[in-house]
Amino acid sequence: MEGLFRQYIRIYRPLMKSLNELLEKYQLSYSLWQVIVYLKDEGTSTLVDISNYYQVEKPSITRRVHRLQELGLIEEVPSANRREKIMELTAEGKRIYQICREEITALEHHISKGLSEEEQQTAFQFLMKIQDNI
Amino acid sequence: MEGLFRQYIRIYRPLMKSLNELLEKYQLSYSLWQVIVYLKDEGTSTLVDISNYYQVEKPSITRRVHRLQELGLIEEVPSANRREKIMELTAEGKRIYQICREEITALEHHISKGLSEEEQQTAFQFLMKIQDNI
DNA sequence: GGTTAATAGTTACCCTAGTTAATTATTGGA
DNA sequence: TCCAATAATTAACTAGGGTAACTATTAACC
Repeated sequence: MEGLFRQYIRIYRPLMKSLNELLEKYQLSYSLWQVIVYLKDEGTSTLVDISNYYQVEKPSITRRVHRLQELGLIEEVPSANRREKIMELTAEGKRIYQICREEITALEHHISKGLSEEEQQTAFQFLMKIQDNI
Repeated sequence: MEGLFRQYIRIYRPLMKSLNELLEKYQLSYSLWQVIVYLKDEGTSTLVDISNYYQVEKPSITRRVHRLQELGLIEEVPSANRREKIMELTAEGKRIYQICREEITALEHHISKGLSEEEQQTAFQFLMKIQDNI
């Protein structure tokens, strides 16, 4: 399929731009949002978990986590293991998650306008499968 | 379709990484490759054309173009209009294009392994359609 | 049980690649 | 002819990531 990856990459920046504009209202960016989403799903996690999931190096995750702590959206939970930091969303973090979740879902619906659920399913399958091959 | 965009974004970085590793052998990066591809398709173009196509600001394109000129892969073609610079691939640029084209196509095939042509078509359609909505 | 290896997180420094604002040169239209 | 728009550039800044080196802690092994 000629041009598939080219198109994939070409769309990334504009998409990211609209997401970042949306999140900017809450002093967030998509990279910070990713951490929030991960913690929302997992409940608690260490920095290494996040690093592995998004395949981003630890120092980058350290920075994201510090920023989110400054914003009061996540906090450390006490742990027996003093080597690792276990993080979770604060009440404020959960609140912001809900607000942004709704806005992002609305944006996604807008962007997917005119596309059948089936088409979207196929696209999703495609993205899931290529992940393993990369 | 829950998680579609999340998955889309999550895959971007690993994909970009493998493409950049591939291109690095030729002192290229994907952002430089984009300019080469555009000139290969269009024959000649101005910086503004490239800027519009990829939705990247002009100063960024100026840098990409200068870098490719240094590498001897593109050159300016004389033009009556002294305000705009019309660029095209050099012979060396075309040669490098062919080499990288083959490697990138092989990588893409590898990544799309196990996916039917139809699935890929649907994914491509999806990407084309959402472009207009972003 | 004590030494060694592995792991989690951090710090410092650098790189890629983008952005905005301002500037120059040129062109096209009133 | 003069003014507005356009193409390209420069300078200064930003986001975000990467590597290497380091500390602290934990796990593993003899």
